[in-house]
Amino acid sequence: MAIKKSERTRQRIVESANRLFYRQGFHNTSFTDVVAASGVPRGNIYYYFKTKDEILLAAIDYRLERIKVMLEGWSDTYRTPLERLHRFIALLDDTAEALTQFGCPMGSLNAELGKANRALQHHAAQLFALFEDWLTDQFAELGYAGRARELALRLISIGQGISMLTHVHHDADWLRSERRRLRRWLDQLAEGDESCL
Amino acid sequence: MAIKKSERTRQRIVESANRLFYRQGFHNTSFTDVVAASGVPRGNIYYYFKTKDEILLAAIDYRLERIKVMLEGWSDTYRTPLERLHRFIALLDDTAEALTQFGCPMGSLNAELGKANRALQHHAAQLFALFEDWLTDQFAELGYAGRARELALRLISIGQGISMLTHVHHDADWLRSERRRLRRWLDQLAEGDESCL
DNA sequence: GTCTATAATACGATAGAC
DNA sequence: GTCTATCGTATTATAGAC
Repeated sequence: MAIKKSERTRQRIVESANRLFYRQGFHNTSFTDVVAASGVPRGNIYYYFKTKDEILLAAIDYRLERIKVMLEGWSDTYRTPLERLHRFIALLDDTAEALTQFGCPMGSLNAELGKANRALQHHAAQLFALFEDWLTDQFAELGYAGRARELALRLISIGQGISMLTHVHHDADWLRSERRRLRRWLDQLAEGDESCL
Repeated sequence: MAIKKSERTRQRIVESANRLFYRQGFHNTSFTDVVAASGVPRGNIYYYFKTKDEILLAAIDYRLERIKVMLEGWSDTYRTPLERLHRFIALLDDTAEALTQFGCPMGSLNAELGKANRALQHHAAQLFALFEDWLTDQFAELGYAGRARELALRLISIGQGISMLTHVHHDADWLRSERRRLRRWLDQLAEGDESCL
């Protein structure tokens, strides 16, 4: 019972902090912001986390866990690699509004940490690794075993570029048009048309 | 003479700050950092700039000016739009090491400001606009008048994606292989092969 | 385990001598 | 126009009562 409540409090801190780190950036989010958003008093937060960096580490772990669950869910729900790859691309739609306002959660976090704290950035890079591994599996199943990772990296790279420009110009319409193009690219690839590789 | 020295001091501040903002990020760069890097005493910096935001604004203006000069130089040096577009792609090589360590200067700045200060981000978006306009001209000259801006945005988007993943993985080799791909894409486009559009 | 009060520090910004 | 000393504030972090 005591442990359960303790876990819930810790979770509230992590979720609030994670949300703020995404929307405001890590350096631009103060301890007081986390206190206000989570409703957990200052001292109590320090009971769970010694430093702000530890909160970020927990937030990254939280994201890693959620992505794992999401990808496993996709693997269970969709049978063909093509369907799964299309589900990945559909992420651009699911999160269109947030992408426009705040950019890609993975990309913006890595960009920020890459300048200030390479150790933490290295941990945040695992977020990319999860997608890369999963996409590599899908492209391999699709019949591109030899170049599966190459294609996985390319797809993520394209998604990062789209996210960046969408955020820079606050233009969700452009996001949607590029997403449509990406779907066509994938369909052509599935049909064995390698001209776009 | 007095004015000249004044201008030089101001310029030293802007250049030092700009460098730090790129390498460490804006929020992660303190006033003291700028003092140390520029060698200009604190109070003197405040003589030229009232706030830290004003320094950033000046740094963005400095970048805008440098990009303008660079693009005009390219327009003068290279006669065909294809050569000019190749020169743009070659930026990925010129700046490979910095891209790997710190990411794209335009992209990372916009990503950071987009979370903290939308007004400043809007100003930083002009950095992208310069490249977009120039690339649009080149694609139009190349014969893609109707879709020149679309192609310009796509090329920048792809470059942003490449920069992001290069930075995330600290992998300059991958950067070079993607750059080679990009060059082939451009050559095909110049030959009228629109299959990759 | 929870919460408040507060310490310690780093920051952006100012005042004023030169 | 230059530079030093310092202010006020916001920040991370701690101490200690409950």
